[in-house]
Amino acid sequence: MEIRRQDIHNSDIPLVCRACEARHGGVCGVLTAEQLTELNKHSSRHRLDSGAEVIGQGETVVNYSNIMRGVVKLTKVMADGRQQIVGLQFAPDFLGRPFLAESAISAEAATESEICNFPRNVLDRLVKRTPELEHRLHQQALKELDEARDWMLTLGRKSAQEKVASFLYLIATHIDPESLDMSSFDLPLSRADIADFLGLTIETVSRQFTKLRKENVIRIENNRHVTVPDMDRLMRHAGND
Amino acid sequence: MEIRRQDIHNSDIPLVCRACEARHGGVCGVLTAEQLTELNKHSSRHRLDSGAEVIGQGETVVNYSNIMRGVVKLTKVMADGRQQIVGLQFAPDFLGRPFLAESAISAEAATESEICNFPRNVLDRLVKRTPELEHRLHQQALKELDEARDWMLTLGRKSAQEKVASFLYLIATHIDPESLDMSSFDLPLSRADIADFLGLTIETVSRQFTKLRKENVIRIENNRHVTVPDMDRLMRHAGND
DNA sequence: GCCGCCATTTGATTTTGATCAAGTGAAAGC
DNA sequence: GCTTTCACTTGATCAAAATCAAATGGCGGC
Repeated sequence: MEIRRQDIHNSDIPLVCRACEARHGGVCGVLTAEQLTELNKHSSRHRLDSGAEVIGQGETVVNYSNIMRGVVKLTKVMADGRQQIVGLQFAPDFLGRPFLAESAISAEAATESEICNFPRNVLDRLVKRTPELEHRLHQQALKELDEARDWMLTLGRKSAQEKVASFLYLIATHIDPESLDMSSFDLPLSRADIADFLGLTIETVSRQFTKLRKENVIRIENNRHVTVPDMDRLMRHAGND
Repeated sequence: MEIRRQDIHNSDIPLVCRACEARHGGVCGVLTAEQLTELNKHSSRHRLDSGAEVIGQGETVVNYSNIMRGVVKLTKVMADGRQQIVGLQFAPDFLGRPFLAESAISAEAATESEICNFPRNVLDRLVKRTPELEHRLHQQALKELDEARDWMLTLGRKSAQEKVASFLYLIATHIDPESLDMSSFDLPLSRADIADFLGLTIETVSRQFTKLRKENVIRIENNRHVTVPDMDRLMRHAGND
């Protein structure tokens, strides 16, 4: 294993970056101390209330972001208001669509969140000069593509029960990558958001929750806190044998 | 506009590459004559019958490919056989998932096709040395991600009729990027494949075709040839206002 | 030309999830 | 403390698409 560059000159790294949870997992991890300092000059942290919009569908992209805390949902809306969540981003994911001036989706905090913004043109310039950074962004794009295709199978071919179980499994495995115990977690989405993620209605989502609860696949407290006694059993209900 | 490198030393480019339709649109377009020559040493062209498998879900990736002619479908299968097409690739798309040893999807020729294979390790090495090549692959990954997310909206929120109309619109706009007349084309997929793409059954797909035909949105000859008298009208039926 | 095969269409019925409509329950405001 | 609100649940009915089943129609082989 090679030693990461920023660990060699740790003291040269901006203080806010040194304390940043996204530094290693996020895109910043591949930057040198100098580059981080440069990027940091133009970046700013923001706290987002649940529901706050980061960018809207069709808007001009002026910022990219790193998610430092919380969950951000990516959504597409049809002209008549029908809505579909097309991705969920967890800290320390990168947020943004490089190389396109206009956003084809909207991004909105699903939970109370914190993000670090940097101007599009600064990062674009940095990407051109730093193949390692483009590589990191490429990796993230491919990860998102894999996830999108997994979800297409769920949307196209699974039953309502399997969809809800798949969602619970997804959250269990993504909400806290540090934690070894995935069996207990808070849902980052409301029933309405879950419905928009699964291509179902609120009522159907609710009914399937109740059904999974009655079958002892999950326990639910306060509508948001879920406990999974047997993860393999949940996976089987999700259709992932 | 800068002149492309390979056009300066056109005569140095391998003959097969010079005649290759994928050279400009595909990933090879960013390579120098020397790099093309190197890559060409290890690459091989193949003709694929409709239905021929390029790679199977779970298999080890040994080759990447360029699609030179035809349409390739990317599919995911569940343990019980339910199937979802998660992407359609048209010439001159790149085919492969960089940086992962095992394929999460299977790729199969939807029509009679022709592809150009190159060994994974040769291209991987070339990518490391050629930021411009990684940029090109990154662009393609982002394009596929945009398409996947568009399709998630279709799968999750559209009616059967809208799904079928969306499919026809997709094909009309992708099947022959050269042609200005998109109003007449052959479907590259069977009804079964269309069903797997749309998350529907064969019967429902067939009924929606009949319905669109009766409403004069499309004309159909020989099951496979489609004519669209009014593309905007088709778009409206697809829910894209 | 006729047969058999396969893809596609069409029809009848069932199932799943959507829609419409009340109810519940917890937290915020008066 | 009571009401209001909002998210969620539950129930009754409806509609869309799945399923089951049969018919059609083109095409290659004989």
